[in-house]
Amino acid sequence: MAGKGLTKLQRQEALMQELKINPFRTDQELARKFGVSVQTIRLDRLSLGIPELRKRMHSVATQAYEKVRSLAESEVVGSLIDLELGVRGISLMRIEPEMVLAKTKIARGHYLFAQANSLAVAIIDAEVVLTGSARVRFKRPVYVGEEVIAKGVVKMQKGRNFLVSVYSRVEADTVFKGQYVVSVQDESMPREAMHA
Amino acid sequence: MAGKGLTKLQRQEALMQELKINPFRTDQELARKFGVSVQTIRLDRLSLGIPELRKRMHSVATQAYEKVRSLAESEVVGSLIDLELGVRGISLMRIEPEMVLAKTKIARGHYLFAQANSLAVAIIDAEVVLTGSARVRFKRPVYVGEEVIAKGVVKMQKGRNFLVSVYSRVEADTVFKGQYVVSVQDESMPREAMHA
DNA sequence: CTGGTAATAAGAGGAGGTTTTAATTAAAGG
DNA sequence: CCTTTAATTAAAACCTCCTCTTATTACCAG
Repeated sequence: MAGKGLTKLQRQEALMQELKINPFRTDQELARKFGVSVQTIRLDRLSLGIPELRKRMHSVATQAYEKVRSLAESEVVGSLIDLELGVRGISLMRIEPEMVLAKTKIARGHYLFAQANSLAVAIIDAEVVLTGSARVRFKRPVYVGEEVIAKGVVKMQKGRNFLVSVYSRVEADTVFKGQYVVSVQDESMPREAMHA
Repeated sequence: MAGKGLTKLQRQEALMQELKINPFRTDQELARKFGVSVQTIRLDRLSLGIPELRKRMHSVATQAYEKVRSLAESEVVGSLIDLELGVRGISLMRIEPEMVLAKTKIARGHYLFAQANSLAVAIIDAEVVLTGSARVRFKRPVYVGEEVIAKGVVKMQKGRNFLVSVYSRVEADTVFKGQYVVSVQDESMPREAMHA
């Protein structure tokens, strides 16, 4: 097995690391892996404040459950922090680790697109609003941890189509610009409609 | 307490329903909820083939873990089913329930955008490729369960910028068109770069 | 009354722990 | 060499949520 002949400190660090990667391990497995007794592992967990397998599973399960839920159920990407229906709106989105490319830590463009798109849709005051087309420009990369503030303004209305202009900034930098054409749908959902 | 005076069948259905909504319930809680003994709940689970709490937790935990993981780690939205580096590529994406608007079951536009965007980026043969700008058009809504096939072709190259054109279809219908300008980045990552 | 179908109960055992108390071992200091 | 200390291991009791098996009881229908 790996990692024999470690100091206590090294073992404890390795233990934390191991449980971060794979939280579903019993003390027994860990004991075997580190070549120490089960009790030692328990002492380590105790001094590191790491709960038992079942509690770890429970928290992973509920958290991940929530996360998948919220990913699934949030219709809006980013959080609306200001909204004047039919006129303008502001949305805030924090770049989380899962939004970035591993190599560069740069946010993938579609998150910025999504934030702006859902802002544009949210501003329009109707039951069903779909995106028809968009022109977007990415001005500079956005990195993990940065907060993107998107401001959207309705520029024009032609019948059931609206032109919404969105500017996204990180502090003083403009990072994204987009023009979205969105349209209000009938209740009777025609199939030749447009997109959400 | 809810649900006393139910028949066995009704109770078992209610039980399944309950565990679908909240898988983290002990037999005891369930017994109290349905006003029967713990053993009855166990018999019900047995006959319904529902595993015990710990196994339910374990499966939810690992599945959700995988899901969050894969959401985080898949750099590509959709799966590349054909790729000729620097020339063209094809990507397939199935519309899953979590991709659609609850009300209309129409896929949110940014998924189509993301599929096309990551296809465009994947076609370009370089370490780091970021999206500079895009023009997209949503031709018709896409619904849950539909499979979107995106075809991307490099139309032009000017220095380190590429114009990639992407058409997405569901069977015979064109559902999406996009023109992406993507650019290859230096290893020395200049800050005034563009977007992923 | 007598079956069959619930439902409940009772007992033993296992997995994966917790807590507490005690014993062993190894290295280190005087 | 002897003693102290830190690190480790062990042992005994108890906990929660189960499983699996073997009764016992309650009813409703034929």
